[in-house]
Amino acid sequence: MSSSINTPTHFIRNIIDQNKRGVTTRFPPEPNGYLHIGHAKSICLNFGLAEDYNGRCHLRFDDTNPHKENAEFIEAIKRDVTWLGYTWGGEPRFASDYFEQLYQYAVELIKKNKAYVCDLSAEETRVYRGTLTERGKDSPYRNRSIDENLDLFARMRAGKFTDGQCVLRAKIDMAAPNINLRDPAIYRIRHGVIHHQTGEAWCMYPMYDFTHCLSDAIEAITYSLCTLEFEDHRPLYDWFLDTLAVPCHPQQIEFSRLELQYTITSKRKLSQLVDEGVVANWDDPRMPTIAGLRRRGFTPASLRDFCRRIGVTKSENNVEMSVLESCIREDLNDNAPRRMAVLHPLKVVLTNYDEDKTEKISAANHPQKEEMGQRTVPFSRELYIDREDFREEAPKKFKRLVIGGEVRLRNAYVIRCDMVVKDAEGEIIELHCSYDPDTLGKTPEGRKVKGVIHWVSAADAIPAEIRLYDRLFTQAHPDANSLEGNFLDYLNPDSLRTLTHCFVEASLASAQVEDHFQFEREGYFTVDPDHHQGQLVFNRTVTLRDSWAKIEKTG
RNA sequence: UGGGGCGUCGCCAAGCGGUAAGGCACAGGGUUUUGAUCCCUGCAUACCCAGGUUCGAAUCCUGGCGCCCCAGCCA
Repeated sequence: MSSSINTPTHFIRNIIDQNKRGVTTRFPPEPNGYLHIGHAKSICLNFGLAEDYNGRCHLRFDDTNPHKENAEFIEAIKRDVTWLGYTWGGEPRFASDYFEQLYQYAVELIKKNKAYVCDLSAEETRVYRGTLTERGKDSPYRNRSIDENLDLFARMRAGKFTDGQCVLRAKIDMAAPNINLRDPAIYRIRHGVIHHQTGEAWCMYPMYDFTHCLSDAIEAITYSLCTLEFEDHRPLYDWFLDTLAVPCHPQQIEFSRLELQYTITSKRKLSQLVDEGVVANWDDPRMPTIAGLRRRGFTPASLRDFCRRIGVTKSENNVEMSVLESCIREDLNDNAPRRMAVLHPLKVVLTNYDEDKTEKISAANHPQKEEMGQRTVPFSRELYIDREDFREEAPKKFKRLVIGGEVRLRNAYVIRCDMVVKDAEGEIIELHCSYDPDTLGKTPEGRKVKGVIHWVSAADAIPAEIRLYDRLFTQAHPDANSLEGNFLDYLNPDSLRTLTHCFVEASLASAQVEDHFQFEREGYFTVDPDHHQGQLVFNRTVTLRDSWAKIEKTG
């Protein structure tokens, strides 16, 4: 039944294994923003469980607060779940599909003397609720008759009251130590909002606690998985289902939400980044949204692997960025074809190479996977290499190009630097080198050349824009309560560096949006949607692991 | 004694009374026309603390301590 070798077990699987009652789960996003990496954890859990246990997982929009929701988010959410590799069978569901049934359940609650219409204002309600340590006190409207409540509730629906004039409340226990049980509101009045699904059919909307458990029951969900902050709501979840005549009673199980270091996963704050223009949009490659990660160059497989690696528990899930990076590197190392691209071009002239000559050099698309084939790269007298690969004064361990030194041009010849050409300001503008014609595909005679650098032929190279991304925040926990100030104070000013004068090898002319490549020695890159003929744009997904950077840093 | 939850390596995480899996990170070494990949090796006498039960405890009991969540007519 459960777990293959690569799906580690966890406490929820253990519960399912013990229960042996089939698996129907649901992923219930509210369409008030884009899905983020934390949702990916929930998606992989819910859809993954359904897959592994031969069950079903419903995509259900929790759309009970139309004021904050819209159709654009619905489409984005469907796209992201699909992109991650999951299907929900048929049409997505909406909590709003059940509004009429929910209304009838509310009537049933009133008839059972378990709900009442309360005229207290929001502020008064707060006072009556008590505090964490002091019990609340009963609303003066708590003992209205069933008939009066039935009439009032019908008039709420009919639009006879204004926003906030009254609410329907569950009648539970104002002295309950769990605040959620102190007669929670279950319907509130909202005039004038056009609901994206139901239009103007309703002027009042059910609250989450009432809606969620009943929607689960209506859909015959067996396991209703949610995050830890809903643990306190479970007694309420169970109370509604125990009090009402429902077809089944799903089991709510809570797990800890994902915290990814150096980013945020609060929809409110992500919205703020978009609204205030801190990032370009929800799919900005710096965003931890699924759309952002996709545009950054993450693959569905890498995200699923990430969710598998981080596990599912009830303890704090405070994950280092290195885990995510490891996942995407592992996927792309296997699957991304290699290419050469020069980010900071420095011209090299091979003084002993014929001026009119161009060779077609064959280069492997993957050093370990022959089946990925070869492509040809043009080689000529004038090339570009990266400025970082040449040093006038180099530390002893530097094994790239230095004056008088030799280096291997990846896939091509060994060259020696003979002369440095500088402009009036002393800036290096080009290097004069000579190549050894006897080193194509073979090691040179009598000497060892340790360094290998990448290059592109100047005449054939295609100009490109390359966008380098770094973490969005400078603090591991930018929204931690203990940190002074606003999370916006910890924005990383270097989270995006745009390089507009890069050169990539000719074969990249045909690259398509979302294609993945390894630019050798630089990292993994993907084609940005801004990419078009005449303007190639690549996003750096992640750098290669770089032990040289460590050596240089520590000396 | 407001309620709920959590505490196993720097970060995740197995473990469910029989003597601490694994991943990431980190540190060494080997191969290499990517300082990449790959391959070895190392990395908790110790499981928040203190008592107790037991031949035996991370696992059971008792008492502490620490951290997280809850006072929306948000979800």
